Amino acid sequence: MSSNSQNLKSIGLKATFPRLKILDLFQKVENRHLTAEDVYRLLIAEDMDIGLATVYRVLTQFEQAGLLERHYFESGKAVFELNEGHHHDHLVCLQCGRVEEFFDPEIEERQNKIAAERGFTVREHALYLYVECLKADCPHKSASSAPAR
Amino acid sequence: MSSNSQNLKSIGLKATFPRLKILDLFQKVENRHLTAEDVYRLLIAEDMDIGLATVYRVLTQFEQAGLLERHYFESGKAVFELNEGHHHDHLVCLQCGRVEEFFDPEIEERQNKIAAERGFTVREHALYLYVECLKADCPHKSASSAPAR
DNA sequence: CCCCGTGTTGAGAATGCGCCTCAAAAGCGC
DNA sequence: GCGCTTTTGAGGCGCATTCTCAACACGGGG
Repeated sequence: MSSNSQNLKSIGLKATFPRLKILDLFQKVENRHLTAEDVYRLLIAEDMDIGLATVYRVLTQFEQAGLLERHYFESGKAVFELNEGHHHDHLVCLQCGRVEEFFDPEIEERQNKIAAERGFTVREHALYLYVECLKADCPHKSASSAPAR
Repeated sequence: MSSNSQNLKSIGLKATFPRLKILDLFQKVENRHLTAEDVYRLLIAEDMDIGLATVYRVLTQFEQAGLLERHYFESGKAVFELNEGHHHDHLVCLQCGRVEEFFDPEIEERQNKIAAERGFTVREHALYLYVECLKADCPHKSASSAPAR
């Protein structure tokens, strides 16, 4: 039915029910950034019978296949997001846990320059800004997941 | 004997043997970046009788007192380093695990700007470059601790 | 369209890092 | 030195993640 079934096969994974559901979830959920626990809870909430171990296993497989990216926000649980090709960095609100994405060509360029000056090539990088909202009405919108951190 | 004894008292901590030893260790070790496990092993190797719990406790106290900084390199264990006032970011060699430090005012500035544009103030940030050595003779120098990561 | 072999799943146990508990021991003001 | 308070060491606990293993599902071949 879905092209996701083909997507999975093309990366050498059987199109099983849990895998399809997890991929679907990432494609339709509003909050792009989910922990393994989030994924588990959301699927259970859809009356699916799935184990946490499967969620972890599938997330790792998807990461290795390049479908998802895994991020380690400050201390604690890993967060996954759909890999849609365009690289970006993250900004995490310390108050409400909200995550925003940004991309700054100048920062990227400086990074490469710094590494090159020391005789290295950047293979990957992690840039996280932990911020506080200036506005008094910081939207403590209870996202699908509890505030990170 | 040491001024460290005074340092500790001035931040409201008794000058106990374990605390003095841990502080000494960070001041004299060549590899600035140590995990709790590293600290534990190094002290045991010096025939000191210390518990891992104490190491964790003291490291956390030192972090809160501003003597040490805690970093979360990619996934896994936290790494501590002496806080000597001058902020910097890190570059980690994927081959030998070596860690170098750098500071780029332009990147710092861009970060603040990006956050400000979105109505946030940067409280703290994490920037790690995971790099590969260009030179064929990448010095896989076995530092006191096993390669991070 | 069913059968079988291999890949996958779910449950619970296991791991690893870090923190907590508690009785024994060590600082330190007097 | 005395005693009160803080700290220590050992082991246990908690959380996130991974492993183990028997039961089960996918999907190619007949």
